[in-house]
Amino acid sequence: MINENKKIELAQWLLDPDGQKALPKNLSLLEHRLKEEGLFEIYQDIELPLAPILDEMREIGVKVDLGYLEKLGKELGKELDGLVKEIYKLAGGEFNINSPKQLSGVLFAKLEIGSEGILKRKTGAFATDVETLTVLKDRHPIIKPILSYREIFKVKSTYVDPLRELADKNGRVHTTYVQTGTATGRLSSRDPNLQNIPIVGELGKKIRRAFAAGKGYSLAAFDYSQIELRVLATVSNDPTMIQAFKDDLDIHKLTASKVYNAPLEKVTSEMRSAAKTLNFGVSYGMGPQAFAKTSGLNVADAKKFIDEYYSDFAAVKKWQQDTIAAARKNGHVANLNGRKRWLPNINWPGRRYAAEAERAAINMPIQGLAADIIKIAMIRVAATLKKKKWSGEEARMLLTIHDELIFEIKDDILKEATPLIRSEMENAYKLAVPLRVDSAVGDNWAVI
DNA sequence: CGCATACGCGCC
DNA sequence: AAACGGCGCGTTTGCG
Repeated sequence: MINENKKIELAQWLLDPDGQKALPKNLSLLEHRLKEEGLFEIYQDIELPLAPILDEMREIGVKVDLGYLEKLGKELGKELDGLVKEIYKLAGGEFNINSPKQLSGVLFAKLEIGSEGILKRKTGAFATDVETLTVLKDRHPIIKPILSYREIFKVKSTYVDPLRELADKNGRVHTTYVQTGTATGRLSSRDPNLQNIPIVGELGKKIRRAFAAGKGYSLAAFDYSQIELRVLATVSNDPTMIQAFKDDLDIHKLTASKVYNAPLEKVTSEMRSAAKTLNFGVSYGMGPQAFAKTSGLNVADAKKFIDEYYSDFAAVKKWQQDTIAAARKNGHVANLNGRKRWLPNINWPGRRYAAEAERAAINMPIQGLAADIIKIAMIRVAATLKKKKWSGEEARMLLTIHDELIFEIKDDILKEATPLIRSEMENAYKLAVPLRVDSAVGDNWAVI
């Protein structure tokens, strides 16, 4: 079921998720070290039981509609052909649009589009990323077709073509979940990565539409609502945030009301949106610069809002400061389960690497506990499916995407299975606030 | 030719 | 120059 080498790999990863240290290769030595570090429980109760579940998910795979993908690929190919012709015409010649270096040359040297204020890359070429190109949109007619080309080429080359390539003869795709690939405790997914399938816009929908339930089955998605903020509320013990989740309030709206000093009923959608970015960014250690960029505020105002946020949620501020202080002292941080991340740069003499390590220090306990929670949920759900004798046939766990689980469930048990899965997820871990799971059912991934 | 790097970008 | 945490991957480019 799980061999010794796999156990060794898991133990070494738990002891050193960033791969910085020389570690024993002997399992009993490693297990002894796990006990010394307080890591044996997550090894025994989370990582070991999870491994065979991930293997089974790979074996089952997720069905993709190959006929549909072929048609979509052809459509996108035609659109690309048209865009390439248009771009060459506007550029006055052919070049490799996929080469940022060549593109930079065409835009800023050949076409002489003004480059004042445009960032330079370390190679000396001007940046050509979406953000830069968007600024240039009104300066030259070539920009819009380039942006369209970029978007479509990305989707075709990263998703449509590889999914067709990697599907088996039954049209199922078998991603590998990597259990030892991250520094925080999250899983990653590769060959193909099914944790970064597009979701935004029409094109996102078109890709997700390709992931379909088998005949007689439906896809069911279950996602944790704001799991990271609930973890933050718990670890920081912030009374305002805890009460908000206990009362099932709209947390972004509440934050907006606090930082704008406005009553709840006066919160506009713009205010809520800025507050959402703030809530989101705080667990990453976002500064005024980054907040200004993503919110459209100027840096001074952005700083005011961040300061206001921290005075409204003072316990969050304190927890972050305490966590950084502890990291400096110990050289590592740990989440509530004892999962650790070592931060060798936390005491770096300059700010360059120290600041980076500080942000990692305040994020890992959040991201890493959320990761533990969904792993525990997967173990519980797998046990429930087994007990109901549904595993492998009636109900299959297919995908895990950080705060979301996706299943393929036979239609005749859907009504019974859905509340069971939700309940296992919501009761997987006891936080200071309830865990909430939203769910949706459909024929394909675009509609759930 | 394979491999590493730079750049860019998809997701949570 | 960058300035926000965690990933995987496609293409280009330069190097051995």
